[in-house]
Amino acid sequence: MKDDKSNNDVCEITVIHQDVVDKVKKLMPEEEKLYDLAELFKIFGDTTRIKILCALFESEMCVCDIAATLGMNQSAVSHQLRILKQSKLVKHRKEGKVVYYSLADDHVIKIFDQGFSHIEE
Amino acid sequence: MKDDKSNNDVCEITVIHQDVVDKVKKLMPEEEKLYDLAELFKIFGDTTRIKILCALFESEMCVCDIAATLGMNQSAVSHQLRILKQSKLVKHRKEGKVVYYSLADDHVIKIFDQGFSHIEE
DNA sequence: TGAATATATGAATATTTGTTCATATATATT
DNA sequence: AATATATATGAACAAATATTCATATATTCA
Repeated sequence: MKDDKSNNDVCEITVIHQDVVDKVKKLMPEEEKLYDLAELFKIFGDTTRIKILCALFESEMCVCDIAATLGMNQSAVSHQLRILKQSKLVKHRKEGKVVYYSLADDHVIKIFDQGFSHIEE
Repeated sequence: MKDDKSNNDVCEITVIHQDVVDKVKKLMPEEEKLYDLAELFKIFGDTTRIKILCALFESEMCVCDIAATLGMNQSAVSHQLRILKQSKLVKHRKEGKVVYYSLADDHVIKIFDQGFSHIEE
């Protein structure tokens, strides 16, 4: 059933199909890229940030309006906006004391759409 | 600069543009849907799970082969596979003692592609 | 210049979550 | 039936992270 070279031990891990392991290892994207990808999705993995992004789909908004829309305090929203800004998912412009946030590009919308189509099955 | 009805207080939150807040509140998807979406993206927000999914892009694999490919122990991989299974991102078939995992559908690939195209800018 | 206000941010706290370890379950083999 | 092995899983621990509170910064207006 198992061919000769398929039962090895690598760092105490049993390997059943060495050929598959070798092939997949070669084909996998580099570590750093996968890390960055996980970091990006982590941003979307929080209800508050999802809500902020959804709100910005509809309209450019200032911080206190976002807070009012979500029923959260200004500080919490501001902290999350900083994270969204760092990931280049939102951009902002300042008009006097008021800072207006909007979506940086339409990647966000595309990613959301794919997400929605998965959960709606 | 500010029109009359635009300076209210709702639950101690200052609102500058009541019209925008009202409009966006109406257009936002329902709470539960946004929660589910965040839950889905949370799954992708972990390097181990990203790696598992990437590995499964290339080939159906059993648990110990995945563990060997990622250089992780069997238990950690198994825990993560359970999460991926629960979210219907992977499916599995059993062949004797060995359980083979593969991608459930191609939503994952599409979501990944969008993610990659965002970080590669 | 001084008061008011919109936003940002550091620190503390509470919660969530990933990994490890030990062990249970299920299947195959002798 | 007993043993070996592939996988699953509960509990404990450690690390990451979201929110709150207090306060700082920046801008406007009087």
